[in-house]
Amino acid sequence: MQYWLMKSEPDVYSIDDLARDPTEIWDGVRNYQARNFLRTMAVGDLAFFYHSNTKPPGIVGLMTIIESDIVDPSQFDPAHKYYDPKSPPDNPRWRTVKVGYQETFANAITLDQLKATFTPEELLVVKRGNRLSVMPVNEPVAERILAIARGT
DNA sequence: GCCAACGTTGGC
DNA sequence: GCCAACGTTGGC
Repeated sequence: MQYWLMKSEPDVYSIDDLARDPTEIWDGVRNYQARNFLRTMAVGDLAFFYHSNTKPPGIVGLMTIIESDIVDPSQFDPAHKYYDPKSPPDNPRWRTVKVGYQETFANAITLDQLKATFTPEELLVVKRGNRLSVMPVNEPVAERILAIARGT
């Protein structure tokens, strides 16, 4: 079982949206490094939901991976913001996962708190200039995040 | 294959 | 709104 961190701008898609409608295809990732991480996700993995481009940014909850390695349907929809006309239909460029809602943390952990707690080597999201929207989180770090989030 | 120009992310 | 970081594009 692997832990992950996945970013979303809450104005676009938030943990509340996922809580309301508790499964969702995580579409719109158009970065190869992030896609490669998505492709290695397995059913049962856990992912921290990170709110980006908001005040304050931070980790707000937890999701589970409920379906792995699925074709991102938005790449073939010309009306969609993430339409990719260069993606070959017989060999889709963009694959993703379906996530399921797990919990909204009693204590959201802001980026400031994360920076005060972890080094950039421990947790990539605190590294300055980091733009990756999907990244792995190692287990000891994930357990510390969970303890803070749950106040235990 | 190089690299300048450009676009996007995302914290501040 | 600014801008640092950095990925992508396209001319050569």
